[in-house]
Amino acid sequence: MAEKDCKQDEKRYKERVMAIKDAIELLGGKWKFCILFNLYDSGTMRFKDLQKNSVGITPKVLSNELQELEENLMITRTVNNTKPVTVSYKLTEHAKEVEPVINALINFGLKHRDKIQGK
Amino acid sequence: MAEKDCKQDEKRYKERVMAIKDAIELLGGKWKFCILFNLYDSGTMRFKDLQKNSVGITPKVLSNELQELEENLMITRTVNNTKPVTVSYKLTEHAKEVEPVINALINFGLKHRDKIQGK
DNA sequence: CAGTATCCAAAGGGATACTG
DNA sequence: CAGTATCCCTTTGGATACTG
Repeated sequence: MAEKDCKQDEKRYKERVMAIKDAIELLGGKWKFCILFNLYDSGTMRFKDLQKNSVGITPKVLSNELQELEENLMITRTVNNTKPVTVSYKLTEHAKEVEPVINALINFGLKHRDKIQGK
Repeated sequence: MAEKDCKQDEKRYKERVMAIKDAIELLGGKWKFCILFNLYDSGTMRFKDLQKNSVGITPKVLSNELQELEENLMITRTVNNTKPVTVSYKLTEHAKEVEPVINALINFGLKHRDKIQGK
């Protein structure tokens, strides 16, 4: 019985390690959290605005990231019937699950900066 | 006045984008969250155990990650007076601030897996 | 505006073998 | 046990220029 408990614990443990790995595979890299934060904060954004707000990203890289996010069903891409053409990006419902991660990340980042500067 | 508000908003906004970037610079890559989760969960761990629990990491890579985490004051490394020598790693107080991030990440990872499998 | 094309450097990360 | 040493490949991401 104790052994069974142990194995169940181990199973739960591995599940969580795998969950982390899954999440990182989806959200990893230098820019994805930043992009998702922008969308989370503003609702809908266009390519240019995302580029401006992400501070430093080039169009090629932004384009890549957006495609990956779209493939993973984290954002939707809508072409607007304007002239010239504009494109809107927004989060899917599913992507809203990352909000807690982003908030936690911001929190950590702010505290960490204080820590470093406080020295 | 409205303009001032706007600029303050923008300042707060950029601060948060920077916080995300800082956090990612520290915690980015394929393995760091996984390692920190292990330590967060177990308190103290040795090199070998970290390697085993991180499923797939090679000693070279683990060694790198641990050094980076130590430099950034996220973990401490202690050489134990045993024979043969063992080494213990544990989180610093400061690193405990990442707990919410890790939990949020796990949560997202689990939900995402459900979503994908549910199709 | 919203990208794509091309080129390229650097970093990340893995395999394998070895050491104190 | 706790790493280091080598080698090497792939991915990431940046610069720059161009297009519908």
